[in-house]
Amino acid sequence: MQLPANFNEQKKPQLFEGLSESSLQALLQRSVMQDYDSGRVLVQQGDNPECIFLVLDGSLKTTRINEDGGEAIIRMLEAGDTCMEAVLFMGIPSPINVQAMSVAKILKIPDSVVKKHVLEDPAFAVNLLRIVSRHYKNAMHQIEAMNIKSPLQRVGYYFLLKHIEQGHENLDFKLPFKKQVVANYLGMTPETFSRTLKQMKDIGIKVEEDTIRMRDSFALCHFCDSDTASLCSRHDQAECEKCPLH
Amino acid sequence: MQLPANFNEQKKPQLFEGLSESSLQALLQRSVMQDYDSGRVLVQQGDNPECIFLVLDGSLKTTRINEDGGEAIIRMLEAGDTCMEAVLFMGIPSPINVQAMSVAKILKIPDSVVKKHVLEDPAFAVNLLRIVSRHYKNAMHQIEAMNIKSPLQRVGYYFLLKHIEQGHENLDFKLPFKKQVVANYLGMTPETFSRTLKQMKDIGIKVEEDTIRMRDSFALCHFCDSDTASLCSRHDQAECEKCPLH
DNA sequence: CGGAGGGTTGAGATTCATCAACGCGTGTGG
DNA sequence: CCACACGCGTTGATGAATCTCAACCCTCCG
Repeated sequence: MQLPANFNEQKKPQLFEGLSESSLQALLQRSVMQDYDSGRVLVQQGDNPECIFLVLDGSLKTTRINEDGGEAIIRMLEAGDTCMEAVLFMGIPSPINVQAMSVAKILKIPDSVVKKHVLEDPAFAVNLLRIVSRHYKNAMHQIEAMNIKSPLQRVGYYFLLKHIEQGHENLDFKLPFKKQVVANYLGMTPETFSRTLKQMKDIGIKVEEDTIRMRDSFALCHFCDSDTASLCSRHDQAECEKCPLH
Repeated sequence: MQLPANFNEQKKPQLFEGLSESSLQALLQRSVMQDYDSGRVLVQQGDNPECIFLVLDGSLKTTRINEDGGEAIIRMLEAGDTCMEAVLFMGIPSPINVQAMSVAKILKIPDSVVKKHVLEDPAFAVNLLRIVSRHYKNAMHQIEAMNIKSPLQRVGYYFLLKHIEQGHENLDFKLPFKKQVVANYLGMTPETFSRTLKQMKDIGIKVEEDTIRMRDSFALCHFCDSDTASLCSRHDQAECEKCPLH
């Protein structure tokens, strides 16, 4: 298995965090790297899971599709993210599709390797637990969002997360995916998403193409909740009066 | 730790499945059993997770609550179910509330015990992975349901799951929770839920109090998907023409 | 008897999805 | 070089569907 030259320079994926060198090598030696074209389907609902996918470059989405052809986006993955770990342990055919959203370079770790390694290296098991737990947390947010939040709140909360991810100091940040995709992820139509973006101008958030510009760094505080506040670098300061932690 | 007399007669909770006797004892010796009144709040959003809860008797719900007071039910737990395992591994304050929906007998396994035991017994780690993965699967279903399914389809799918859970042969099954609670879980108001139940009569599903009576055992097949079909005892037979596996 | 909680029913308001059209940038082929 | 089609995003008009609010019935219980 030949890893890309810059592999060690990138931020280490959570999957490998804290593993001993020998443990890491044992995994990598049994893995395969593969390139996919944009739009390529890697897994379909009903397939038996064969491996974990680790995104080295590009982006994937995981979705569910119902009979009527409607598609619900579960996750959108970028470099360093993994998918199918959870499915592996469900013991059932895959409930999700995995599809490339761009050309993508993927590391595939076979099912059997993962299941064996979990029993041999507890650190690896804990990494998997953390990853699946995080997925579950995000899923809970999505459920909450669609149950009780208005479109404006949904978009605002999503923006807040992206704002924090991309550096708290910047007043600008970028949408990492096409608007259609984000709209679906947030459970609304592209039209509704577009109209919602216009509403956001009124609260000081301009949208130019795929760049979001905030008037000030508190513009998104309305949308904060206790989960997210703990990620906020200013949450212990008095600056943000709206902060739910105060 | 004194377990209830009938502990070993009940179906073993997934948490303990396949554990050696010594491993199980190590866990139980460090756990506490406790009774709670109906309505009692065990964990609030923002609390630091202190233990895993295993329901021995009664029922709990896990929820998220937003500033407006709206409540989204994430899960409803009965005997044998656990919660907070995932939260323990998120490494953040709890994103969810846990509340008793009835008088409840709960086994509490402290945070530190779980985290230590995971490193010592891989079988326990795998159990946790399976449990969290299953939660995640259910969460994905909930997301799909709210994204692309009509109320009728949501209720139908929920009924189908309960029907299978409570025995495929019976044409009757019971709602395990109050209608209000089920309605919220399915992301709709009690009113809409009530009206939807009336619609279901047209497709051969009568509702009397909290008992659901199906005209025939295929009445719910409309609502099946590939995930659920694999749980169906008849899925490889030709009986159900609507089965998505055919 | 009276009150509380759960469930149902009805009428009205709101909101979002749908459908259709358009603008714009890009790529392609004559 | 231009005509054209295509994908993406936006805008407007329309309609369907669900939430909201209100009243009501029922059972349980003090």
